[in-house]
Amino acid sequence: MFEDALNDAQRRAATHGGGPLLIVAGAGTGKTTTLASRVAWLLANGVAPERLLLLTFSRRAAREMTTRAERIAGASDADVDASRIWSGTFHAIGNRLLRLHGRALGLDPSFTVLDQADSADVMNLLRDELGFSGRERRFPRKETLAGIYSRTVNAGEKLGDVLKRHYPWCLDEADAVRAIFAAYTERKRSQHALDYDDLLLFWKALATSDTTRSQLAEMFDHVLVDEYQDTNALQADILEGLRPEDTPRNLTVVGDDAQSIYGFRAATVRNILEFPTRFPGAAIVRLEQNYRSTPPILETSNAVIALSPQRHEKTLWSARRGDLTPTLRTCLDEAEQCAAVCGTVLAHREEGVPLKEQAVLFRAAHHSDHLEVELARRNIPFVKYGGLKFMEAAHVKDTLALMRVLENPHDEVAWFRVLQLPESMGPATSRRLMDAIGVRGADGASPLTRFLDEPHEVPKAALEGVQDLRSALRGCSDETTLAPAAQIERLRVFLAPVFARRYDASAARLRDLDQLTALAVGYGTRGRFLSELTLDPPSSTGDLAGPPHLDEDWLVLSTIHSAKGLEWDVVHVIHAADGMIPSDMATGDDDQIEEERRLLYVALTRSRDALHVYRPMRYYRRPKGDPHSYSQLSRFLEPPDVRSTFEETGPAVDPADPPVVDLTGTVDVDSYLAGLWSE
DNA sequence: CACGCTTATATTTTT
DNA sequence: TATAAGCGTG
Repeated sequence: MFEDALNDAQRRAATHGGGPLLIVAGAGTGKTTTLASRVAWLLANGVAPERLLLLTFSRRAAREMTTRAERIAGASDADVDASRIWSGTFHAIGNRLLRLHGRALGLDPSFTVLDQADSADVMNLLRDELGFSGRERRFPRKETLAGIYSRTVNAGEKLGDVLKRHYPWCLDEADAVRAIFAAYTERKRSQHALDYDDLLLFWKALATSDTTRSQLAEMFDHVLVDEYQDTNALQADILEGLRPEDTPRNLTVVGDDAQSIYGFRAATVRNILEFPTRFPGAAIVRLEQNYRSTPPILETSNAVIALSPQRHEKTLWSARRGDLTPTLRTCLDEAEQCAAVCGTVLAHREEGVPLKEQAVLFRAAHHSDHLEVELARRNIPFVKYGGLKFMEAAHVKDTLALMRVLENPHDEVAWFRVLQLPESMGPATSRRLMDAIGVRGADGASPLTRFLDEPHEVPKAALEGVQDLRSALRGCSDETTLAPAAQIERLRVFLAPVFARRYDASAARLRDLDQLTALAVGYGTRGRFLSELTLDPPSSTGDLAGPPHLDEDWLVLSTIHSAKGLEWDVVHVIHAADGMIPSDMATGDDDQIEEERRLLYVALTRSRDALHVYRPMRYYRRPKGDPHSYSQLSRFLEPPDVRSTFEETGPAVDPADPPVVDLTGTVDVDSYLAGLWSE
């Protein structure tokens, strides 16, 4: 039986009968195994897969969990189909449920899902309309507006407080921001669009409204939630609403308060702390044996988290063998850090650790910029997770906007973009045309039909281009059964000349359409493709490269956030300097700083056998004007109790040496960079 | 009114 | 490095 492979605590968790269950699982304590075993155990005990709801933090985690559950269950029972489990992120599941049952709340089932960039675009439209653009004072950029909005809604805080705490430089515009937000909500509704937060808000409405709640509660026998420390109050409400009060709440949550790193998204550890009160009768299981890391690595990680003033009532211990002391390497500057990482990576590979079992972790996506250049120069293959800009590229947005207009003819942002594709069509003409076809009108005729079938005034110069746009859209709207990938192929004919006219490197951009087509393969409907793409965009350069060859090996680069839940034999943490970890942007108050500490803890605990931490002493191009500045070691590593767990190495060169060598080094990097842009 | 050119200016993490 | 705002031209 598969239970035999588990330790006592894990087995208790996996075979817990009914009722609420809280699993407090420290880093590396076999959380995934336990949860997957629980799923397998439930299936083996007769729970139908389609009556299981498994909420994970990312699509990747969902996939891994179901695969493992299937493998575990398959070993004891040949006849399970884990793919029928409802699994995915809160947002993805919300999306699915709302397409099925949203009508009860007055939602059009073909609603558009707005990602953060889309909602920024809506803000932008409103800012223009309400006349806040181009005044003497500088107005917050659209991304900032979207950021403020998301933070306010997620945290359920007053706008004024959010501004004061996180956006003090926008305080002067508080009234304008308020006006834009009010209009934003209204506009989303008339556009049949939901943003990320709406997916949760409407799901909660579905789970709590009198007319729909019982129907929803009927759907699932067991609900399991991974990474519970990173859920917010809204998500906790949803879980509570998912089960009627009078039946046992078969709810399992797994989390670790020491790894909570999504406070900026209003995640709250209170969800874990208050779980037993909110769900009375909850059983609690603690997993404290670490199977991942060697004792020295655990010693360092424990030392870092031990200094957190918040209580984390667990002491992880490891029975693993291995005695490599973590290294802390002080580098002269970033260039030397790059060299050191490359050297250490290759040294480990020489010893038999493939690149794929190694990862470089950092606080912010751009922290790996220099390293990426150096890796490319040395022909070391790598894949980067987090901070991918594929979906942000103008030409990708153009293509998706075309599909969005077809899918939801009330999508104002998409129309605004689409109508400006033909030559001589600018913002003013587009807006007039949108009014003419009634994009914002709630009445019968579809704006798409009106655009395709009715003649409309456009400037002479634009006539031909608009006609081309019409036929392109018609080509995809006539045949309702045309697969999304095939639709992109057709739109490509229209887009090729558009790209050639508007963008440079249009050949490369057209090639991106192939990537997009590849992503679309396998999706039956356009609507499904569009919403899944916004909810689960390609998160790594590898996602786009297609199926890699089996013999290929690559190093993983990842933000610490994206590394959550993953593990590698060798982990390299770079930029361990104050101002990087903790980020300069997150030192406002103690809560933020503590979250940064946990972030470092998460990074350190990703490692199985070897851990290397790097810190450049000197940063060039730091604040404006100053040629360079000196860094301090991260305040989380500075205390003697932490520092003593490392083996320290100094810079290879005496820092007192004149930096002539380094200056030529940066010149080389920059010219190399320049060579990358010019085709 | 569209478009191409110039210049100022950015604060991090993700669904 | 990308993008937004400003300005001149057609």
